[in-house]
Amino acid sequence: MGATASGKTGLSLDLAERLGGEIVNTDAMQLYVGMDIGTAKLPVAERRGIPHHLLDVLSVTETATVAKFQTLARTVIAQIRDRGRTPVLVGGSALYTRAVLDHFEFPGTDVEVRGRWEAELERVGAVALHGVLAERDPEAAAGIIPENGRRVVRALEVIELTGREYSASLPRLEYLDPRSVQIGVDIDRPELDARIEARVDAMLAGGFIEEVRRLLEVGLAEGLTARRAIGYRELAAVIRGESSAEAAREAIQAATRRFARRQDGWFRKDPRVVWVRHDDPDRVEKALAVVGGL
RNA sequence: GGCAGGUUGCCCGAGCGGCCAAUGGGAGCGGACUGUAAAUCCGCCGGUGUACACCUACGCAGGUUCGAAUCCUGCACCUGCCA
Repeated sequence: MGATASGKTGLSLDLAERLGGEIVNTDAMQLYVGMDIGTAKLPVAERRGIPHHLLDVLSVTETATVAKFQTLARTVIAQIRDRGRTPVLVGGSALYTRAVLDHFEFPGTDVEVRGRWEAELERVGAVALHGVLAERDPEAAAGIIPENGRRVVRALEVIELTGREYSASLPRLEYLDPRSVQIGVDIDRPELDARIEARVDAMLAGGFIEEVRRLLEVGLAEGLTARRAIGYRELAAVIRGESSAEAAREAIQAATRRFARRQDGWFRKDPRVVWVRHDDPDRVEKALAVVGGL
Protein backbone atom coordinates (compact mmCIF):
# COMPACT_ATOMS: atom_id res chain seq x y z
CA MET A 1 0.00 0.00 0.00
CA GLY A 2 0.94 3.64 -0.30
CA ALA A 3 -0.09 6.86 -1.98
CA THR A 4 -0.63 7.07 -5.72
CA ALA A 5 2.58 7.30 -7.69
CA SER A 6 4.66 6.18 -4.73
CA GLY A 7 5.91 3.08 -6.52
CA LYS A 8 3.58 0.35 -5.30
CA THR A 9 3.28 -1.42 -8.61
CA GLY A 10 6.97 -1.97 -9.12
CA LEU A 11 7.44 -3.37 -5.65
CA SER A 12 4.40 -5.60 -6.02
CA LEU A 13 5.83 -7.20 -9.14
CA ASP A 14 9.15 -7.90 -7.45
CA LEU A 15 7.43 -9.36 -4.42
CA ALA A 16 5.06 -11.54 -6.40
CA GLU A 17 7.96 -12.80 -8.46
CA ARG A 18 10.06 -13.68 -5.45
CA LEU A 19 7.17 -15.20 -3.53
CA GLY A 20 5.70 -17.11 -6.41
CA GLY A 21 2.60 -15.06 -5.86
CA GLU A 22 -0.34 -13.69 -7.74
CA ILE A 23 -1.41 -10.10 -7.63
CA VAL A 24 -4.81 -8.94 -6.41
CA ASN A 25 -5.78 -5.37 -7.16
CA THR A 26 -7.25 -3.40 -4.26
CA ASP A 27 -7.70 -0.19 -6.14
CA ALA A 28 -11.32 0.89 -6.51
CA MET A 29 -10.97 2.56 -9.88
CA GLN A 30 -8.78 -0.06 -11.51
CA LEU A 31 -11.77 -2.38 -11.26
CA TYR A 32 -13.21 -0.71 -14.33
CA VAL A 33 -12.82 -1.91 -17.87
CA GLY A 34 -11.33 0.80 -20.05
CA MET A 35 -10.06 2.98 -17.24
CA ASP A 36 -6.44 2.32 -17.99
CA ILE A 37 -4.39 5.42 -18.62
CA GLY A 38 -6.03 7.54 -15.93
CA THR A 39 -5.75 4.89 -13.25
CA ALA A 40 -2.17 4.01 -14.19
CA LYS A 41 -3.22 0.42 -14.66
CA LEU A 42 -0.26 -1.79 -15.45
CA PRO A 43 -0.41 -2.87 -19.12
CA VAL A 44 -0.58 -6.64 -19.64
CA ALA A 45 2.76 -6.62 -21.41
CA GLU A 46 4.44 -5.31 -18.27
CA ARG A 47 3.00 -7.82 -15.86
CA ARG A 48 5.92 -10.21 -16.21
CA GLY A 49 3.59 -13.11 -16.73
CA ILE A 50 2.29 -12.81 -13.19
CA PRO A 51 -1.48 -13.39 -12.89
CA HIS A 52 -3.33 -10.20 -11.95
CA HIS A 53 -6.79 -10.36 -10.43
CA LEU A 54 -9.67 -7.91 -10.02
CA LEU A 55 -8.66 -5.62 -12.81
CA ASP A 56 -11.31 -4.92 -15.44
CA VAL A 57 -14.20 -6.54 -13.63
CA LEU A 58 -16.78 -3.73 -13.84
CA SER A 59 -18.15 -1.67 -16.69
CA VAL A 60 -18.15 2.08 -16.11
CA THR A 61 -21.90 2.12 -15.73
CA GLU A 62 -21.78 -0.24 -12.77
CA THR A 63 -21.47 0.98 -9.20
CA ALA A 64 -18.47 -0.18 -7.24
CA THR A 65 -19.13 -0.93 -3.59
CA VAL A 66 -16.87 -2.01 -0.76
CA ALA A 67 -19.12 -4.88 0.21
CA LYS A 68 -19.11 -6.35 -3.28
CA PHE A 69 -15.39 -5.88 -3.49
CA GLN A 70 -14.87 -7.61 -0.17
CA THR A 71 -16.65 -10.71 -1.43
CA LEU A 72 -14.83 -10.74 -4.75
CA ALA A 73 -11.43 -10.25 -3.19
CA ARG A 74 -11.88 -12.85 -0.49
CA THR A 75 -12.98 -15.37 -3.09
CA VAL A 76 -10.00 -14.68 -5.31
CA ILE A 77 -7.63 -14.84 -2.38
CA ALA A 78 -9.02 -18.19 -1.28
CA GLN A 79 -8.55 -19.54 -4.78
CA ILE A 80 -4.96 -18.39 -4.90
CA ARG A 81 -4.32 -20.05 -1.56
CA ASP A 82 -5.88 -23.23 -2.84
CA ARG A 83 -3.36 -23.21 -5.66
CA GLY A 84 -0.67 -23.05 -3.04
CA ARG A 85 0.41 -19.59 -4.07
CA THR A 86 0.72 -16.33 -2.22
CA PRO A 87 -1.78 -13.52 -2.75
CA VAL A 88 -0.10 -10.15 -3.09
CA LEU A 89 -2.64 -7.39 -2.65
CA VAL A 90 -1.75 -4.04 -4.18
CA GLY A 91 -3.68 -0.83 -4.28
CA GLY A 92 -4.37 2.53 -2.77
CA SER A 93 -7.98 2.22 -1.63
CA ALA A 94 -7.57 1.95 2.10
CA LEU A 95 -11.16 1.15 2.99
CA TYR A 96 -11.24 -1.59 0.36
CA THR A 97 -8.03 -3.07 1.69
CA ARG A 98 -9.21 -3.07 5.25
CA ALA A 99 -12.55 -4.54 4.25
CA VAL A 100 -10.68 -7.50 2.84
CA LEU A 101 -8.01 -7.89 5.47
CA ASP A 102 -9.88 -7.14 8.69
CA HIS A 103 -12.99 -8.39 10.44
CA PHE A 104 -15.32 -6.06 8.68
CA GLU A 105 -19.03 -6.68 8.23
CA PHE A 106 -21.32 -4.53 6.18
CA PRO A 107 -25.02 -4.39 6.95
CA GLY A 108 -27.15 -4.65 3.84
CA THR A 109 -28.44 -2.00 1.54
CA ASP A 110 -31.70 -1.40 -0.26
CA VAL A 111 -32.27 0.80 -3.26
CA GLU A 112 -35.73 1.84 -2.22
CA VAL A 113 -34.83 2.71 1.37
CA ARG A 114 -31.65 4.43 0.33
CA GLY A 115 -33.48 6.38 -2.35
CA ARG A 116 -36.05 7.57 0.13
CA TRP A 117 -33.46 8.90 2.57
CA GLU A 118 -31.51 10.49 -0.23
CA ALA A 119 -34.62 12.32 -1.34
CA GLU A 120 -35.11 13.42 2.24
CA LEU A 121 -31.53 14.68 2.34
CA GLU A 122 -32.17 16.65 -0.80
CA ARG A 123 -35.29 18.12 0.75
CA VAL A 124 -34.21 19.07 4.26
CA GLY A 125 -30.44 19.19 4.09
CA ALA A 126 -27.74 17.25 5.89
CA VAL A 127 -27.86 18.96 9.26
CA ALA A 128 -31.63 18.59 9.60
CA LEU A 129 -31.41 14.94 8.62
CA HIS A 130 -28.69 14.49 11.19
CA GLY A 131 -31.27 15.69 13.69
CA VAL A 132 -33.54 12.81 12.67
CA LEU A 133 -30.66 10.42 13.12
CA ALA A 134 -29.95 11.87 16.55
CA GLU A 135 -33.47 10.95 17.63
CA ARG A 136 -33.29 7.40 16.38
CA ASP A 137 -29.71 6.63 17.28
CA PRO A 138 -27.89 9.25 19.35
CA GLU A 139 -24.81 7.07 19.47
CA ALA A 140 -24.45 6.93 15.71
CA ALA A 141 -25.29 10.60 15.33
CA ALA A 142 -22.51 11.51 17.70
CA GLY A 143 -20.06 9.70 15.50
CA ILE A 144 -21.03 11.46 12.31
CA ILE A 145 -20.34 15.08 11.46
CA PRO A 146 -23.77 16.68 10.84
CA GLU A 147 -22.79 18.12 7.48
CA ASN A 148 -21.86 14.74 6.06
CA GLY A 149 -25.10 13.91 4.31
CA ARG A 150 -23.82 10.75 2.72
CA ARG A 151 -22.95 9.11 5.99
CA VAL A 152 -26.11 10.31 7.69
CA VAL A 153 -28.18 8.72 4.94
CA ARG A 154 -26.33 5.44 5.21
CA ALA A 155 -26.80 5.35 8.97
CA LEU A 156 -30.53 5.92 8.62
CA GLU A 157 -30.72 3.28 5.93
CA VAL A 158 -28.99 0.69 8.09
CA ILE A 159 -31.13 1.47 11.11
CA GLU A 160 -34.31 1.12 9.10
CA LEU A 161 -33.14 -2.09 7.46
CA THR A 162 -31.73 -3.88 10.46
CA GLY A 163 -33.77 -2.37 13.25
CA ARG A 164 -30.55 -2.13 15.18
CA GLU A 165 -28.34 0.80 15.97
CA TYR A 166 -25.67 1.74 13.51
CA SER A 167 -22.03 1.58 14.39
CA ALA A 168 -20.60 4.78 13.01
CA SER A 169 -17.01 3.95 13.74
CA LEU A 170 -14.47 1.69 12.16
CA PRO A 171 -13.93 -1.82 13.50
CA ARG A 172 -10.79 -2.73 15.35
CA LEU A 173 -7.61 -3.39 13.45
CA GLU A 174 -7.73 -7.16 13.47
CA TYR A 175 -6.70 -9.44 10.62
CA LEU A 176 -9.17 -12.04 9.48
CA ASP A 177 -6.28 -14.23 8.38
CA PRO A 178 -3.23 -14.16 10.63
CA ARG A 179 -1.08 -14.83 7.59
CA SER A 180 -1.34 -11.17 6.70
CA VAL A 181 1.25 -8.47 6.58
CA GLN A 182 1.09 -4.91 5.32
CA ILE A 183 3.93 -3.14 3.62
CA GLY A 184 3.73 0.56 2.87
CA VAL A 185 5.79 2.42 0.32
CA ASP A 186 7.21 5.50 1.97
CA ILE A 187 8.04 8.63 0.00
CA ASP A 188 8.62 12.28 0.90
CA ARG A 189 5.90 14.68 0.00
CA PRO A 190 7.82 17.05 -2.29
CA GLU A 191 9.11 14.09 -4.23
CA LEU A 192 5.69 12.52 -4.43
CA ASP A 193 4.20 15.80 -5.65
CA ALA A 194 6.81 15.99 -8.41
CA ARG A 195 6.03 12.44 -9.43
CA ILE A 196 2.31 13.12 -9.47
CA GLU A 197 2.83 16.15 -11.66
CA ALA A 198 4.96 14.19 -14.10
CA ARG A 199 2.57 11.28 -14.13
CA VAL A 200 -0.44 13.43 -14.93
CA ASP A 201 1.47 15.08 -17.76
CA ALA A 202 2.44 11.67 -19.08
CA MET A 203 -1.17 10.46 -18.90
CA LEU A 204 -2.35 13.48 -20.87
CA ALA A 205 0.39 13.01 -23.44
CA GLY A 206 -0.50 9.34 -23.60
CA GLY A 207 -4.06 9.78 -24.75
CA PHE A 208 -5.96 10.22 -21.51
CA ILE A 209 -8.54 12.50 -23.03
CA GLU A 210 -9.23 10.05 -25.85
CA GLU A 211 -9.74 7.36 -23.25
CA VAL A 212 -12.32 9.52 -21.49
CA ARG A 213 -14.03 10.25 -24.78
CA ARG A 214 -14.31 6.53 -25.50
CA LEU A 215 -15.69 5.82 -22.05
CA LEU A 216 -18.25 8.59 -22.34
CA GLU A 217 -19.57 6.79 -25.41
CA VAL A 218 -20.15 3.66 -23.36
CA GLY A 219 -21.88 5.45 -20.53
CA LEU A 220 -19.24 6.86 -18.19
CA ALA A 221 -21.42 9.87 -17.42
CA GLU A 222 -24.28 7.65 -16.27
CA GLY A 223 -22.27 5.60 -13.80
CA LEU A 224 -22.43 6.54 -10.16
CA THR A 225 -18.86 5.82 -9.13
CA ALA A 226 -16.59 5.58 -12.17
CA ARG A 227 -17.31 9.06 -13.41
CA ARG A 228 -16.11 10.56 -10.15
CA ALA A 229 -12.61 9.24 -10.62
CA ILE A 230 -9.90 11.86 -10.58
CA GLY A 231 -8.97 12.93 -14.07
CA TYR A 232 -12.04 11.43 -15.68
CA ARG A 233 -14.39 14.01 -14.21
CA GLU A 234 -12.10 16.90 -15.11
CA LEU A 235 -11.54 15.70 -18.67
CA ALA A 236 -15.23 15.02 -19.15
CA ALA A 237 -15.76 18.70 -18.33
CA VAL A 238 -13.22 19.65 -20.99
CA ILE A 239 -15.02 17.48 -23.54
CA ARG A 240 -18.31 19.13 -22.63
CA GLY A 241 -16.63 22.46 -23.26
CA GLU A 242 -16.92 23.59 -19.66
CA SER A 243 -13.24 23.81 -18.94
CA SER A 244 -9.94 24.32 -20.69
CA ALA A 245 -7.34 21.63 -21.08
CA GLU A 246 -4.85 23.61 -19.05
CA ALA A 247 -7.28 24.23 -16.21
CA ALA A 248 -8.09 20.53 -16.18
CA ARG A 249 -4.44 19.56 -16.05
CA GLU A 250 -3.89 21.67 -12.97
CA ALA A 251 -7.11 20.53 -11.35
CA ILE A 252 -6.17 16.90 -11.88
CA GLN A 253 -2.76 17.38 -10.35
CA ALA A 254 -4.19 19.19 -7.34
CA ALA A 255 -6.90 16.58 -6.83
CA THR A 256 -4.33 13.83 -7.05
CA ARG A 257 -2.13 15.52 -4.46
CA ARG A 258 -5.04 15.82 -2.07
CA PHE A 259 -6.00 12.22 -2.70
CA ALA A 260 -2.47 11.07 -1.97
CA ARG A 261 -2.60 12.92 1.33
CA ARG A 262 -5.83 11.21 2.30
CA GLN A 263 -4.42 7.85 1.39
CA ASP A 264 -1.36 8.50 3.45
CA GLY A 265 -3.52 9.45 6.39
CA TRP A 266 -5.27 6.08 6.32
CA PHE A 267 -2.14 4.02 6.06
CA ARG A 268 -0.14 5.98 8.63
CA LYS A 269 -2.88 5.42 11.15
CA ASP A 270 -2.55 1.68 10.92
CA PRO A 271 0.32 0.65 13.17
CA ARG A 272 0.56 -2.74 11.52
CA VAL A 273 1.95 -1.24 8.33
CA VAL A 274 5.69 -1.67 7.94
CA TRP A 275 7.19 1.08 5.84
CA VAL A 276 9.82 0.66 3.17
CA ARG A 277 11.41 3.62 1.41
CA HIS A 278 10.48 3.80 -2.25
CA ASP A 279 14.08 4.47 -3.22
CA ASP A 280 15.78 2.05 -0.86
CA PRO A 281 17.93 -0.25 -3.00
CA ASP A 282 17.16 -3.04 -0.54
CA ARG A 283 13.42 -2.41 -0.45
CA VAL A 284 12.55 -5.78 -1.97
CA GLU A 285 14.69 -7.64 0.55
CA LYS A 286 13.28 -5.60 3.38
CA ALA A 287 9.74 -6.25 2.25
CA LEU A 288 10.47 -9.95 1.92
CA ALA A 289 11.85 -9.93 5.43
CA VAL A 290 8.53 -8.61 6.66
CA VAL A 291 6.73 -11.42 4.87
CA GLY A 292 9.23 -13.93 6.15
CA GLY A 293 8.38 -12.92 9.69
CA LEU A 294 5.08 -14.71 9.44
C1' G B 1 1.29 61.88 -26.28
C1' G B 2 -4.29 62.08 -24.67
C1' C B 3 -8.71 59.84 -22.25
C1' A B 4 -10.71 55.86 -19.21
C1' G B 5 -9.98 51.73 -15.96
C1' G B 6 -6.91 48.89 -12.79
C1' U B 7 -2.85 47.47 -8.83
C1' U B 8 -5.92 43.68 -2.16
C1' G B 9 -3.15 38.23 1.74
C1' C B 10 0.48 31.91 -1.85
C1' C B 11 -3.23 32.44 -6.39
C1' C B 12 -8.06 34.28 -8.08
C1' G B 13 -11.29 37.84 -6.26
C1' A B 14 -14.96 41.08 -2.91
C1' G B 15 -14.62 45.40 -0.08
C1' C B 16 -14.98 51.60 -1.62
C1' G B 17 -14.09 56.44 5.50
C1' G B 18 -14.97 53.46 11.51
C1' C B 19 -18.35 47.05 12.73
C1' C B 20 -11.36 45.09 8.20
C1' A B 21 -6.26 40.96 9.31
C1' A B 22 -9.96 42.42 5.54
C1' U B 23 -16.63 38.34 2.31
C1' G B 24 -15.89 34.27 -1.17
C1' G B 25 -13.29 30.52 -4.04
C1' G B 26 -8.73 27.80 -5.03
C1' A B 27 -4.13 25.96 -3.23
C1' G B 28 -1.69 24.49 1.38
C1' C B 29 -1.94 22.17 6.41
C1' G B 30 -4.61 19.07 9.93
C1' G B 31 -8.69 15.65 10.79
C1' A B 32 -13.10 12.22 10.33
C1' C B 33 -14.47 7.83 7.90
C1' U B 34 -18.46 0.29 8.11
C1' G B 35 -22.14 -0.87 1.07
C1' U B 36 -20.52 5.93 -4.11
C1' A B 37 -14.11 5.77 -0.53
C1' A B 38 -9.94 8.48 -6.65
C1' A B 39 -16.12 9.31 -2.74
C1' U B 40 -18.28 12.28 1.21
C1' C B 41 -17.47 15.64 5.13
C1' C B 42 -15.12 18.87 9.15
C1' G B 43 -11.33 22.38 11.18
C1' C B 44 -7.08 25.81 10.46
C1' C B 45 -5.14 29.14 7.06
C1' G B 46 -0.35 37.19 7.93
C1' G B 47 3.12 36.97 12.53
C1' U B 48 3.71 36.36 18.00
C1' G B 49 0.18 34.79 21.54
C1' U B 50 -4.32 30.33 25.62
C1' A B 51 -7.83 34.51 25.99
C1' C B 52 -7.84 39.73 26.14
C1' A B 53 -4.02 41.65 22.93
C1' C B 54 -0.01 43.46 20.19
C1' C B 55 2.81 43.80 15.59
C1' U B 56 3.04 43.84 10.17
C1' A B 57 -0.40 44.42 6.15
C1' C B 58 -4.51 46.20 0.84
C1' G B 59 1.58 48.93 -5.73
C1' C B 60 5.29 53.08 -3.69
C1' A B 61 5.76 57.97 -1.26
C1' G B 62 3.26 61.85 0.90
C1' G B 63 -1.40 64.31 2.50
C1' U B 64 -6.63 65.05 4.48
C1' U B 65 -9.24 63.03 8.86
C1' C B 66 -10.37 61.68 15.73
C1' G B 67 -10.03 57.41 12.23
C1' A B 68 -8.13 55.36 5.37
C1' A B 69 -7.71 49.12 1.82
C1' U B 70 -11.52 52.81 1.15
C1' C B 71 -10.76 60.31 0.04
C1' C B 72 -6.63 63.78 -2.24
C1' U B 73 -1.55 64.51 -4.65
C1' G B 74 2.75 62.63 -7.00
C1' C B 75 5.37 58.33 -8.86
C1' A B 76 5.73 53.19 -10.86
C1' C B 77 3.61 49.24 -13.49
C1' C B 78 -0.73 46.85 -16.16
C1' U B 79 -5.27 47.21 -19.39
C1' G B 80 -8.92 49.42 -23.08
C1' C B 81 -10.05 53.46 -26.47
C1' C B 82 -8.07 57.91 -29.18
C1' A B 83 -3.17 59.56 -31.61
